[in-house]
Amino acid sequence: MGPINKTDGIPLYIKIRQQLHDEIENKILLPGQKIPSEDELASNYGVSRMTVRQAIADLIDEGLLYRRHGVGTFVSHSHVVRDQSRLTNLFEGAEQEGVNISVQVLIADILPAKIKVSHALNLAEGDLVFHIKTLRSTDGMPITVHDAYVPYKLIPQLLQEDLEATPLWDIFELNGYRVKRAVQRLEAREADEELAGLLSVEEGSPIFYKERTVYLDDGTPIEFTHCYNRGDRYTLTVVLYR
Amino acid sequence: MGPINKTDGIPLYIKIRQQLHDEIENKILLPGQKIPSEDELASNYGVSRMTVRQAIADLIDEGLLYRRHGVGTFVSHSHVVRDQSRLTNLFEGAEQEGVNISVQVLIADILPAKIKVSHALNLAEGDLVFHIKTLRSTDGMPITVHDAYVPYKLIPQLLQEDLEATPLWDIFELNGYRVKRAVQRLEAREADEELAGLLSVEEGSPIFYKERTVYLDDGTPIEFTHCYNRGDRYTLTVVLYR
DNA sequence: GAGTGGTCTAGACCACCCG
DNA sequence: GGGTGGTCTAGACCACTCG
Repeated sequence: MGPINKTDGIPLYIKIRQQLHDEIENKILLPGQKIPSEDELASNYGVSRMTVRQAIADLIDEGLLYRRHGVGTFVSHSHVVRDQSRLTNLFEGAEQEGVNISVQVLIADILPAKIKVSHALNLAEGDLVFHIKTLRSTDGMPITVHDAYVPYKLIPQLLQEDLEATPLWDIFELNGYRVKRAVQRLEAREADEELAGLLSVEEGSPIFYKERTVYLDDGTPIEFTHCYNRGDRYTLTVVLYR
Repeated sequence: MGPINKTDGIPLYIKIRQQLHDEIENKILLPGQKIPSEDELASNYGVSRMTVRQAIADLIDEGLLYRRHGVGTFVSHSHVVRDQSRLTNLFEGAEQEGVNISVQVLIADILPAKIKVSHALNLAEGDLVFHIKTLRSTDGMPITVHDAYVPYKLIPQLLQEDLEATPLWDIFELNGYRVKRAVQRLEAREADEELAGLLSVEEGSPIFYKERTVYLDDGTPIEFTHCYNRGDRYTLTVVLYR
């Protein structure tokens, strides 16, 4: 431990947070163990107590620590990895594990939004949207069909991008739009004839249907997508709180 | 606005938070609109700026506000209701909307944990667990089958409770265990013969399968459940961040 | 340069929990 | 009573954005 270098421009609470994070990761602080009190940490690091609290608050948010009033601050037992359900993971559902996914664009055009899409994207009915239909496969095995809708006015040049090589969210990012959160509605369905063909399954096979709306940090919806996933090759993990 | 009553024991930042919350709810502050600066709020309410920041931090966490460094703090456009995906909702999936759900207990016994359950609940194989299998219906229409497992040692008297009348989490709460978060794994499957019978569907019908582990705030797992939901009567909504 | 949020201090008093 | 976290103050300086 010991005082902290205060002259390198990195906020103190971030350095303290990282140090505690490392100590938990490296089992120097063990699950269930009490960490030093806020006063103690403040004096050890040579900072004020409010600064320590800011670091601790972040780690509590991450699920690594929890507090008990009048008792102390402790390391959580099972660090339910919050990253499991972060958007980066949701982004391509299954692809995080080094599985390489290929994307085939089936449709990419511009059309007036119908009622459901316009409502999801907070547009007027008839406002122009991109419709991008893709088939994603792992090792040549199709796993999912996406129908994505994006407001035309947000990225008019969208179709000039290489949609098979560049994830949609990377394109958003390049245009200054940072995705913040997504709302997903999930269902189990049966494959209809078209889906069965695209996904190489029997008609009537289980389909993991996912409908999602993606938002920027100011709450603007930027994408609405229907996802049809092969039930036998796709699972989704989410974490819910409180 | 104006200064705040500082003598009623309610923390100032909570009262400021509620006031801002109300103003957003009641459209006094409109989506996209800039709220007063932190300095301004501090002086209006007669508190320090750190106190105002605490109130604002909570509202940002809720998704009602967002900040832009050097610019200001703004009301989000679409308040993706975070409550949609809070545990209270997940708790009974569909029941939040005033739909009344009846619960029928099919099995309630104690047995040694098999490998998968013991792993999920952080127990040794063979440690005792409750197994509670229930069928839930809305208006006499079966929608879901649960196989819930709870460590025996946490609530030895669990079977003395009225499991059909009292939600499991209420029983936890009564025993001093506050549920904090859940990890869910979701799949689309087909109904096997037993499930088809219980849920009154054809064999092979789509089933929304959900496997979840529920944790207390110190990270202790308290419940592991397999849920088999009728695909045509069950949807799940979740919100993911960052 | 003016205004805003981001970080930080060095204290203070209170509420809670435990032995 | 002693230790802990919960709340709060009255300042300070910095970093960012915009006109």
